[in-house]
Amino acid sequence: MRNAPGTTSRKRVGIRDIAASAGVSTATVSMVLNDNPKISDATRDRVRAEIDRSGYQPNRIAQSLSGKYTRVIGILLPELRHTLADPYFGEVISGVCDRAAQLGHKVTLESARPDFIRERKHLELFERRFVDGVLCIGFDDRHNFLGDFSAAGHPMLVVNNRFDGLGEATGVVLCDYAAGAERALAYLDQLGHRRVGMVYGSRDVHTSRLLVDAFEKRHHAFDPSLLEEGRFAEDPGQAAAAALLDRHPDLTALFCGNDKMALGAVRELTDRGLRVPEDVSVIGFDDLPYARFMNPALSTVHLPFYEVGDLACERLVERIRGRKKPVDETLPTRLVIRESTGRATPRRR
Amino acid sequence: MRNAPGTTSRKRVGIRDIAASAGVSTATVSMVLNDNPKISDATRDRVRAEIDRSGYQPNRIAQSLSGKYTRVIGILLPELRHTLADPYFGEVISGVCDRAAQLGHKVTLESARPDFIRERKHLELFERRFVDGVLCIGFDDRHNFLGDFSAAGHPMLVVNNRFDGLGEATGVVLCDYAAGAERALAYLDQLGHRRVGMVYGSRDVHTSRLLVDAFEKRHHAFDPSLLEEGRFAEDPGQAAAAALLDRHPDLTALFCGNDKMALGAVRELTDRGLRVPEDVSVIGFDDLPYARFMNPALSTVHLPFYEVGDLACERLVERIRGRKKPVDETLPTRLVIRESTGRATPRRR
DNA sequence: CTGAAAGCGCTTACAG
DNA sequence: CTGAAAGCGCTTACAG
Repeated sequence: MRNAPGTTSRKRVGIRDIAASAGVSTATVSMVLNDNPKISDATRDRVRAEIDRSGYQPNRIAQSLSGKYTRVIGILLPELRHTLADPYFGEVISGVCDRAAQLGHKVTLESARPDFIRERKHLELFERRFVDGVLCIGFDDRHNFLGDFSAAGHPMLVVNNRFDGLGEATGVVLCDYAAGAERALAYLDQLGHRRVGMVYGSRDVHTSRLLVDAFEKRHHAFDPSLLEEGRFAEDPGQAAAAALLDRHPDLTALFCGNDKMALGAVRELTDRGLRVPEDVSVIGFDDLPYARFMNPALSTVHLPFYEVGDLACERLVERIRGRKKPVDETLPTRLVIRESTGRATPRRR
Repeated sequence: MRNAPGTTSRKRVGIRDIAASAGVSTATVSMVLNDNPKISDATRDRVRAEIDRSGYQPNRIAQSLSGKYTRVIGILLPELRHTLADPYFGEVISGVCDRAAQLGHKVTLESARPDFIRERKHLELFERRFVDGVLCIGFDDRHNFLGDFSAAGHPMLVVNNRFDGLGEATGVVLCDYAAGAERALAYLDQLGHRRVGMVYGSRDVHTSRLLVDAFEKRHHAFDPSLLEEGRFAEDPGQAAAAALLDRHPDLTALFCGNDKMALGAVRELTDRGLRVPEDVSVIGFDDLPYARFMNPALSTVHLPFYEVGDLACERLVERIRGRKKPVDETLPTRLVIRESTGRATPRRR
């Protein structure tokens, strides 16, 4: 069989081809594609058969230009390099991607560096129609561009954090940091630890402050010298542990705001010839995949990062599709006891 | 000032608005936007001024529908969950994303699960115009769908691996695994280690076989019982180390195909009451961000993952734009000596 | 329930 | 060097 004059045989099959061979209009094919209930069963089946036979795939660029959605959601992170290499973000993003795929959405990664924001590229994401909505992960209170999204009416959700005054279009999905911290602290208490120091991440991050709050609440006459900032990373975490140990040689336990800082703390203790947990107990927060392979295996609080990403993605897509109800969900955490914590043995040096 | 009849004031500014207020045609505005050299300086400046004044942003969906490119590249990974949580992939992807942003491209993440491939979704990526090209990371020889891309003429690059018979449209960018392995083995030899065991990742991965080849080449009368598969992960790595130690109690060093398996090996040694490196030296491969915080800090071979991702992205975009020359580039590695390796001390148990 | 027509917002030959 | 026109491949009112 030859092609009709004017048609070349090597051209991709389009909606017009399907319409022609099914004997309907392109509008009808489009409606079949979009499961429009107005189409009769007979027509639908006939068109579907033709689509299957020809292997037709709608051009999603054309669909987006005519339609309302791009069907892509953006993940905004602060600087990718040492962010993506962090298992924490990896877990969240996996959850987002898997859910997005199920919902028929693509995911695009974006790093919000200072120049990115200065050039308003975060809003360009919407204005040039790159995305239908964004998920923001890993920012702190100084990232004040976050308010720009809801101000412009663009769907945005904050993952694993919370910010003030972000407006209606914004929502949050996060782990229950407060309960996790209380649980970890209660556990140390139960092991007999009365002299506990804390290495916290940052005062500019809401979830990090939640841990500090839980720590302070444990002590009636609170002593601020029991706290030291560890900036979420191994090296500053080690330095923080060192400062704490210098100030308080009688500490029997260290509560760390994340596993990385706990890793730094363990290293500092080891360097000082102190044994973990015989001399000092260390507990982390996050439960990174390799926490159980640390030496000693790290006791920590498990945070359901994958699930947080999954849920955040689901809620964002709902919002994109018109959901008005505010999103504010918290997922439970779990204490994981391994080798780095043990009964307190009072020391004095 | 009022709007012309028929225009609503709240409509986004489009190319027609710019054309009208600059007194030119939309074709001219489009050419200015695309830096077409045929436009005179005077016209260009006038149109640019109008664009700046109005804050006009071209709709990239419309640009893609009319134009040839989507300006998005896809990263294909085997199952996201424990892949993205792996710092190795995180580094590569950061490199890809940063370079893509510089080249004006967006990046989308895709996990090639069995059903994804079965439904031909990997080709749909191109056919429905989601991407202009893809980067494939983390696959092995059994993933035979990789040939589909070049068969269909779609730009694809393999990152940090190599496959046979993938055709012209395909290329590779990877680290120099062979040289890295030789360097590590020479170093162990230099420390006096004559009884060395190897925990390798998989026989289905080219780069992993490169390490095995280097290991076998070191021994004249090669003994296959000195090798054990560790599947790139901590637990099987630990099991592999255990098997090796059971068979050869006189081993003084373990060469591991990646840092995760080295972590498992260290754990096995510790569990057996053997000291690292006093009794047995352990060397890894990858240099993950936390390798230096392990206890003991891991000696390993540094692989430039970020740079590999960066270069792969650059080469892929060149290919998309028409580059014909085959891509096959290798990046140098570097031996990193830390605490887990030391001089050999012969044992017998 | 279905079709003819307009339109989404750009780019690309083609004239001039 | 620039403009008028067609076209990219869909979806969406609007009629009937």
